[in-house]
Amino acid sequence: MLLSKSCVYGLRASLYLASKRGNEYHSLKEISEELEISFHFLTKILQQLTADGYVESYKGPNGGVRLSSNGQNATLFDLVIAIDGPGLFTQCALGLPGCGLQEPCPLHDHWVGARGKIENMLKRMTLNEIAEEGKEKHFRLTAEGEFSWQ
Amino acid sequence: MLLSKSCVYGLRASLYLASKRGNEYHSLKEISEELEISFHFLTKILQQLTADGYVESYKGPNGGVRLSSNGQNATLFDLVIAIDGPGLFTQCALGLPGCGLQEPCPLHDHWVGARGKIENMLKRMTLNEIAEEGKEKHFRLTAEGEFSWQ
DNA sequence: CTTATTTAAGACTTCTTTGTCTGAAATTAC
DNA sequence: GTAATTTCAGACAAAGAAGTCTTAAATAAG
Ligand code: FES
Ligand code: FES
Repeated sequence: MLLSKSCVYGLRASLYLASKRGNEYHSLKEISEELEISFHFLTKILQQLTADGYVESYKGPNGGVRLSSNGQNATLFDLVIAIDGPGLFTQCALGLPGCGLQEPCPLHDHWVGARGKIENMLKRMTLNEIAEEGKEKHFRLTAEGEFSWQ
Repeated sequence: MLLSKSCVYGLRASLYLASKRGNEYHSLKEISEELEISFHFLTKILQQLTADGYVESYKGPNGGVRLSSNGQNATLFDLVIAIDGPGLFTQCALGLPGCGLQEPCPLHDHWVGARGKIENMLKRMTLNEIAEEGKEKHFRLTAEGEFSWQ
């Protein structure tokens, strides 16, 4: 798979938070139920994003998580780097070391192009901007699309 | 990672075979040493390609494996499908079910483009054609590039 | 202060991928 | 035939990813 499951869950949860107006906290229970993601697993992923400063958390009743201003202006690329690391954007398609530094493998020129396209796709908009777009276009964040950008 | 390790090993071994003139058999020991891939692991991968008709094998002294005519005219795409399955070319970037059938996720339009670019990269040449190209351009198939297309 | 709610932290289990090992079957050379 | 070489088949082990569970810490409400 292109992205790990942790990463996909992290992106979807971040987009969920971006879709919510105001800056209230949303509980992990709510998010995990809405997006149908294992509660404890999601907890660990969002803890990572909190550590990286994309998400702010608050404990106690009515607590939860929300995007920091950093998070609102982050791109999906930033989140992928935070969760999966930079490998996807630097590594050789054939797994050889030193892509771009040593002699190219047979796929190099083409893979650099495709890889760049993926990078652009993830870099082109901030979470806030994607959320705006989502309100117009009714993008799907869940299997059955029961989630709405309101 | 884009492709599994099994898949990458399978592609590299197939390109190795394509680089060899004539239709002699090459032993798995030779291939695994040249390409620095675990012998037993490579064995299993090539057994799969044999079962799928891309590779022919012969037992006994001076035995080994070689590309079938199907294999020589196969593309890397064919081999990826055989080893990793079609998931990379059909699945949603956010892991949602029914990509292309249900409402699109926020990445869909862009992912379809990038995915197509990857597909084209893998489909554009047969193993034989890549081997020809490799002889001109000295592509790398190993970490240090000690392999030569001769 | 007590209780309920919520995130934080980390141990633990399960599943998949990756890699290793052993023995059987086919083939060749002597 | 016997021994050596090679693929075939499948059990097994190690490592990583994915998912579960328990306890602790912070906060709010009564
Ligand atoms: S060397 Fe293989 S993709 Fe760059
Ligand atoms: S629905 Fe997500 S990429 Fe197609």
